Amino acid sequence: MQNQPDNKTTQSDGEQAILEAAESLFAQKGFDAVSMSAIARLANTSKPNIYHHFKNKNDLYLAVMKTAVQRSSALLDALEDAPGTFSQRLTGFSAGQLQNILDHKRSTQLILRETLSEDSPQGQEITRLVMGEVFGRLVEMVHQGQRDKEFRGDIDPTLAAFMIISANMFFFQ
Amino acid sequence: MQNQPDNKTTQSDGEQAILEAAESLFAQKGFDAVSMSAIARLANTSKPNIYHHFKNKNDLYLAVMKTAVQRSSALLDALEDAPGTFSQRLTGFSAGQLQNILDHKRSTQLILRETLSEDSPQGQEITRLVMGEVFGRLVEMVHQGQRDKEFRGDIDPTLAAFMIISANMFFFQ
DNA sequence: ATACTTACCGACCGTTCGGTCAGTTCACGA
DNA sequence: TCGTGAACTGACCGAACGGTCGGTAAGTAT
Repeated sequence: MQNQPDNKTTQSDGEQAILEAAESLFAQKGFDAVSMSAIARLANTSKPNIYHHFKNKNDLYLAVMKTAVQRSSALLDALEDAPGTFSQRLTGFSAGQLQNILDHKRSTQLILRETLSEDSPQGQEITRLVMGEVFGRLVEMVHQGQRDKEFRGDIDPTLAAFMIISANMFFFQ
Repeated sequence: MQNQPDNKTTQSDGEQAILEAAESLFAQKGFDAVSMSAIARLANTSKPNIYHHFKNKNDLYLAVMKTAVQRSSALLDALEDAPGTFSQRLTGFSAGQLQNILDHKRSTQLILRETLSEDSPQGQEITRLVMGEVFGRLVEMVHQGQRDKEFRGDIDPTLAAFMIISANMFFFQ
């Protein structure tokens, strides 16, 4: 077992296949609805081999989330660097980025799904860990916006962040 | 067994407790992550008693979804009856409705979660069945909007409907 | 009293789950 | 040529799952 070498520069074909199969299934059905056997089947390998590359189901899920988040972190950069008021930045965060989101529908699905889970056996933990850099920044910005009173009411920041991502997928015209 | 009397006018205390427990858990964790034992525990009853009131887990989930959809179907009515262009109606579908959504956060969570599941053992089936009247109308409207060329591009209608609900939760200010 | 119904439960079933073990294959450096 | 470690596997395990069984307690109408 040479699990998570901290920098996953080397990635065997088998490991990549496992990650892709897992991402597809997790995005479609969610964490609990996907069995390790199903992932193994789709990745054309065996269940124990998954445990050779990842130490458990949570670890695999975390790895999948990591790539998904990395893939769409550029979207957040654009949000942060744009000029204008908070609302303007949020509203303007759309046109060019929409295609990006649509191109990586599976990743977005994964992230939205995770955002909905305010509980789950490992949910909070994973959300904090893997989304810390990217998603955390969004939540922080929403909080900031609330403090600036550009927002009114006491809307749940997590829910708000979730809505922002969604809203951006909508306002592209 | 006097299951689903087609009109559930009579609803015992126990059955109501089961429904509430199930709604809460399903909204938080999703279908597959919630066990019948957990629902029974939260509802202060036994697992076999759940099966006395509902014929299986899917049936219970469907019942929960039904109430959730009914509860927020008024939102869709407002969308449909409002004046103005399609885009205007969508954008205007917000202020007064937002509070409603926030008041029934669990229901909304359930619906969004279901929208994300394009697959699932029973997903499509349930989505079509229980959301037929309400969600279907939204999808229909989006399709209509696309045909009217108020929208451009070939965005997935289901995804679009999902985004519309979310976007409306955001644009309330 | 009796008979029937509804609400409810402890104990259990078959199946599937996440995870482990003992081992095989294979590439490659010494 | 041999050794070593990574990639991989079939067979298996305890636990938990959805669901069922036989039965009890209470109301109610006859």
